[in-house]
Amino acid sequence: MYQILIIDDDEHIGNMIEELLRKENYDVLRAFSGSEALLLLSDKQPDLILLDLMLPGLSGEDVLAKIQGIPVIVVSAKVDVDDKIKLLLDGDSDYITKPYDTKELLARVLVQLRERTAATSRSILKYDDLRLDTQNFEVFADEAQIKLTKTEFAILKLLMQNPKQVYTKSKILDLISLDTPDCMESSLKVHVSNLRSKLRGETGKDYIEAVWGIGFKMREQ
Amino acid sequence: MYQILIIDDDEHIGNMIEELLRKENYDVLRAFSGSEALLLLSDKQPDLILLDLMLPGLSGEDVLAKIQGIPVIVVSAKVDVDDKIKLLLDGDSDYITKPYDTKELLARVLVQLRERTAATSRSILKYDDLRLDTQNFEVFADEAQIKLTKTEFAILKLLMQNPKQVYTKSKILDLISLDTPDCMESSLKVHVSNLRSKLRGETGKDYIEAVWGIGFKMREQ
DNA sequence: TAAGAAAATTAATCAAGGATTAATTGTTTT
DNA sequence: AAAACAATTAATCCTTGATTAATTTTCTTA
Repeated sequence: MYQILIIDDDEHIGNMIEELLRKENYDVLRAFSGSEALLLLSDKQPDLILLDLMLPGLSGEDVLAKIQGIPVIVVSAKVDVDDKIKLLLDGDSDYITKPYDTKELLARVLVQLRERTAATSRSILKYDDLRLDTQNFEVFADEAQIKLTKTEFAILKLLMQNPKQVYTKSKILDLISLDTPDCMESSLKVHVSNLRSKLRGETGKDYIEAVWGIGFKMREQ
Repeated sequence: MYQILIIDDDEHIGNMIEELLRKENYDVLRAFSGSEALLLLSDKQPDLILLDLMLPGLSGEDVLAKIQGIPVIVVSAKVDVDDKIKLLLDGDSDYITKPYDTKELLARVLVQLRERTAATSRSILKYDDLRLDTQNFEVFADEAQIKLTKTEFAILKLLMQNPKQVYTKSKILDLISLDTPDCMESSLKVHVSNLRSKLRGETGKDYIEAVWGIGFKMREQ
């Protein structure tokens, strides 16, 4: 079971996040100030830290600088996170700006924890003649490579992860929001259309099926 | 019997909702301010809360933050619900904007209560040779897939959830109104007819039985 | 009163039009 | 180069009204 430390001086928000995480079966630790967090960290070693930068006393930046070897998701009210902060975030860490919704937060938590256990596991998704390399962002049809944009790749990756599942448009937007934060429902259709035509150009098949009034899924071959 | 708490300062609207819910056999509690609600919650633990955000004194947001472990349907006059609020809504909760109609409200109430008890997120309903996958919106007769429209699917799903139960036409409309909000009783017959012929085309059987003057149910096989 | 015929109600099917949603294409913006 | 946006075309679905069939109720009359 994963243990997550929430560092946030706002008790309300902290409570909500705690409950959210507990519902997902995470073990939660709390700290309400930077110094309390550091004290706690000398004793425990959580798997992930959620850090609000707006802290009284010891600043969030200071805390961040002191944390070693534990992935951190920085939660900030500032729209643009300081470059200084970005420097402090090593490869294992991430940041998210308020307001964010619970889904996005949980998605990022999952990503951090997964990446930690699965390390640099490079998974290659296969579907019929398609091969998708999550590590190198490459897609092949048999031996021919198909050049996809970031958004197209994210959509195809999602659909290929669960080929039988139907994803609603809003669900797709939620789940690819990490890779393409600004994509809207109106443009999603266009991305799907472009993705289809690229796949069709190489394979002659239409791999993506529309489910009327609901969303998209991989077409059974 | 489910107990539902209505938190709304407008007595008229509250009365309407209360009567609506009582007719559906729910047990109703009332609170007219945020503080009254919190007081009441220290004593009772309803199964669901309907919360109007426009409250005097203690704001709806404050109340929401204090509610723990009870699903909430937020009723808001604002068309766009604040991101702040969305953050506070965990997976068990929902929001609905005014003006809404009673059917929609009841449908959402049902969804919340059901999801709490039955956790019907990814179930596969079976009836004789039929298999219905609620997750992927697919129906199979033995191995052959039967393509249904959204409305037909919603009707079949409902009937298969309680195969022995007779559903009146208006009840069916109520219960599928989340999936197909605009379906009227006149067209429901046609949907049933089309659904029957699709099932018959694949199986040779007539799975839906009309109960004269009342409604429909699954036919015993 | 009981049987059968007519009327009324409810159900089922069909086909056409309108409405909704999806897909594509082209243009503008970043 | 990629994504967002706008506009058009295409596909599918839903509703409606007309028609036919099934069932119940009412009415008639022996």
